[in-house]
Parts: sequence; structure tokens; C-alpha cells
Amino acid sequence: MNTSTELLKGTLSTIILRLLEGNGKMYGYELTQRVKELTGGKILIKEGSLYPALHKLEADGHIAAESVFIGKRIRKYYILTAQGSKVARQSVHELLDFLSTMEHLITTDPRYGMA
Amino acid sequence: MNTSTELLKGTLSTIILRLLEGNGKMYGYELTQRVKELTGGKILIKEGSLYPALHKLEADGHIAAESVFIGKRIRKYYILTAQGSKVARQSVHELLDFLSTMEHLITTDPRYGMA
DNA sequence: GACAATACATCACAAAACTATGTATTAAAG
DNA sequence: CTTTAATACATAGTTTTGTGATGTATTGTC
Repeated sequence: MNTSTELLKGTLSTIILRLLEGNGKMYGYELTQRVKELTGGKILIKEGSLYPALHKLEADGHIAAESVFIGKRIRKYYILTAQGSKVARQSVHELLDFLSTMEHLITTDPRYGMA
Repeated sequence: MNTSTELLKGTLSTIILRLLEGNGKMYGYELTQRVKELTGGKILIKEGSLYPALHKLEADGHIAAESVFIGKRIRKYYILTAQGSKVARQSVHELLDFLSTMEHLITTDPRYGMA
């Protein structure tokens, strides 16, 4: 497992919720492509991670699915539920808070008596 | 598992390497306390995570241990090896890069045609 | 004397993402 | 027209990493 993959742990559902929050309606494959675009290919969501994550979010009532046929191919659009919107705001806040805490920890000189 | 714990995944060894880089020499328990201080209690490294991580870093040749007796109690100080210094710089860089990528992903409005 | 803090350690478990695999349609390239 | 890539879903088994629980033992505090 590469570094980026390890760091990704715990962030996937927040990423999904955030993208749905900003777009209203997206389908699985679209999510993977959007993350790829927005991160310049640095973060790649794998299908084996994405679909189970979507199913869990749906089971937890955070998102709802709507299946649409595009020709003969099925496409499942997801939207946030009312509860999911709350969770989205909260988990985005928590993630940003964590990111700044981590950055502070890593960039601050850890010696005592820094004065 | 709480949110902070999930997000921590993949960051522990980098945190350890970074603290050793800044301090030269630290022991396990000290590391847990330093992280607690520097993060205002937001990130708590558990003993069950720390010691296996230290042993792995030692086995990989990134850190070296020196046992010291403080009275009758043993204390194991760790320092970076030459190889560990390189790994420290690299993994800190990767982590900071990941943090900024993630922040960008989460804070950028994900809609197309943002212009 | 009891309790909290210091200080190490290991094991069974859980969570989360991955790889590999599978199915199927559609677009592009040769 | 045929092969390959891209689109689009899905699941199973594996791996990684941190946790909780537990254990041992010393030292400081009330």
C-alpha cells in the first residue's frame, strides 16, 4: 500500500459527502473522476473502496440512491439526505480541524523552551 | 473507533520520525505526552499503537534504541539513524503534501464551470 | 497505604481500503 | 469489423494499522 493510500483512511466518506454537498447529485464513477481531477491525480479512489463506502453511507441513511438507465447501462445517482447534509457539514469540519492540527504538529518545532 | 482515530491512520510513523528529527532523542512515553501537548489533547497516541510502531521503525532501521536505567525503571531512548533522517524528511514532505491536497479537495467547490 | 503517573510490552480485534475478479455497455482506434 | 479503452456497476478475500484489554513494575503524591 502506498503512502497516499494509507493517509486516505478515514477520509473517503467525508470526501463523498462533500462532493455531493457541492453538486447535489453524482454517481459513483463520476465521483472517482472528480476526485482525480481536483487532486491532479494525487488521490485516486478505487472502485473496491468507493462502492462499499457508498453502500454503507446509504445503509446509514446519509445518502439516497436513484437508478437511471443511460441506454442499456445503469447509473446510480446519489444525493444527500437531510441527515446526510448535517453529517456532511460536521465531518468536513472535523476533517479540516484534523488537517490543521496535524499540520501544526508536524511543522512546529517540537523542542521545549522554543522561546 | 472515533473520527480522530480513523484519520490518524498512516500518520503515526511520520509523527514519530518528525519528533525525533526535532529533538534528537526521545523515549516512548515522552512521545505520547509531546503529541498530547502539541495538539491540545486532540491527538492521543495509545501505547498499543506506539510501541509496535517503534519496534517496526527499529526493525526497518529508521531508528535505533538505547536503554537507560532511571533508578530501577528502564527507559528506551530512540534516535534517528542516517537512513531514518532521510525517511523522516521524505515522509514529512509527503504528509504535508497530502494535507494540502486534501484541504484543497474539501474546500474547493466541486462544480464544473466555476468561472 | 492507596492511587495516579510513569514506562515498558503483547495479543486479539476492528475498521478501512486495496487487489483481484466479475459482468456488461459504449466509444475509439486500427 | 474487431480489438482495446473507457464507462459503470458489484463483491470477496487480504492487508494494514490502530485500538482496547491486559500485564508487569517503579515512582510520586495525598
